[in-house]
Amino acid sequence: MNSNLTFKYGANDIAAQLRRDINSGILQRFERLPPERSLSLKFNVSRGTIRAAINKLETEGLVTTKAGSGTYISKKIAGENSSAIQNARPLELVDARFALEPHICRLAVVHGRKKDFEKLNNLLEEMEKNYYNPTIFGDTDTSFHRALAESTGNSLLIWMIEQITSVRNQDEWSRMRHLTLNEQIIKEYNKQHRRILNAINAREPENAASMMREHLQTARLSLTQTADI
Amino acid sequence: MNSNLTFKYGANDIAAQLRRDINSGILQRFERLPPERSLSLKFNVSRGTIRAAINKLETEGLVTTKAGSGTYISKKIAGENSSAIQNARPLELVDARFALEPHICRLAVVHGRKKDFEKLNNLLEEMEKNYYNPTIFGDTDTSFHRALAESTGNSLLIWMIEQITSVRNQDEWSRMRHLTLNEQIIKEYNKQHRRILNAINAREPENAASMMREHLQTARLSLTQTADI
DNA sequence: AAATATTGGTCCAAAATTGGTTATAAAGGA
DNA sequence: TCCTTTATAACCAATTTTGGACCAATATTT
Repeated sequence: MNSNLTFKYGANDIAAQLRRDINSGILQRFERLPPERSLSLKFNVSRGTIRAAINKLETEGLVTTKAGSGTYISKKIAGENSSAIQNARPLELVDARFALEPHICRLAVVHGRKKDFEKLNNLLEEMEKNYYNPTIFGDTDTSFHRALAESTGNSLLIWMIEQITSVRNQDEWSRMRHLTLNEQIIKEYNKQHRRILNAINAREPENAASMMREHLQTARLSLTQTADI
Repeated sequence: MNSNLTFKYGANDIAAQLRRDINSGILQRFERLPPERSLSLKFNVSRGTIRAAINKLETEGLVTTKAGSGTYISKKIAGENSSAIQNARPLELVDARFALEPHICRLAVVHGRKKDFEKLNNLLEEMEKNYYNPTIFGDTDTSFHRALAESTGNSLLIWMIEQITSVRNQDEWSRMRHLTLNEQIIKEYNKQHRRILNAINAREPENAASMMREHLQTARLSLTQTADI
């Protein structure tokens, strides 16, 4: 028949896909699932298969169907989403920052506005004043990296950095931060922050990214040296 | 009759859409909603359907209507509904991928296992077989980038890529994907995918990252050339 | 102040959409 | 071969949408 298509979704595959979309909140925005006939086109599968998949979800209590009206999402499985964030290991987190922040620096150079740079500078001065106070420094450091993300104007990146910093505010992280943050480390961080901001102000994207990598490298080192992670 | 790709919006769908726009602040600038007759044009739906949607919002207390004047936003529900993910613009998304995926390639070289690479290779072959089918290619492409993230073993990065790829599956994105994906583009993508995987197999992290950047550059270009974003 | 335009409110039967069901055939695996 | 799953098509019943016309309240223009 349609031997062109090498891939054929089964009812179970589609149920899994829909379940994932519901849990991740994609389909939640529309309270209603697309009609069965549309889904069968979208997945290139017969309507019967779609119905089988939806029946599975209905049995699980994930959706309810109403004849003549549609299939509605009744709930989403909680937890699923944030668990990855909550359970992140320190080194995973640093790796994620290694991915995000150097590029954020590049984008900051391109998209950042004067007001953003002034804010960054203020935060940096705040940190430099509080080199002896790990708590204040830590909070301001969080704000600094957040402000850096904000200067890109990219809501997605801002959101990701928010997720990461939200983890950093958790209890076990606060403890670890106090272990790693001594005056010497803080002063080193401040130097690096300053270099980053200078590079951004000088409109040197690659240089800024490089400085950020160096900064993260230091952070990673002080992590691995402090505790077994 | 109806388009293959989309389905006709119902009152529930439109209510959800308006609710989202109100909560996210898009419509907040105008304290008043557009006239029912305008909305019916915009959503390509009869005025009665629009009225049904607005009635829902009125019952929820989100808006109040005043005959002869208009429909006014009375309050907005904070937070929750307005995820950055939901409202991400295509170019923001590409920028986020520019941040994440090159570094994911580096980490894949370091942490990836044989099984991961085999999976990547299978997915790639699947894509190469389906260069003429945008739907299957698109789905498999999503799986490929997801598998790439999984090969790093970093749960945080996996989660972030999942968030991003889940956005790509939304309706409006499906439309755009069909606009950008023609045979020529797909073949180009496949070449780039192959180069990426080769570099990873050869254990060349910087090369892999570089190939990924090139890939994303192409994707960004085909986006900006296709539509006004 | 008056005339005009715009907006929400109402009504209703025909038409379209949607989930539910059944029957038949084809494909693939044990 | 037998069994399960899927594909296709047609029809049913529940529900929603449509399109039009007209009214009343408000806003805008003259």
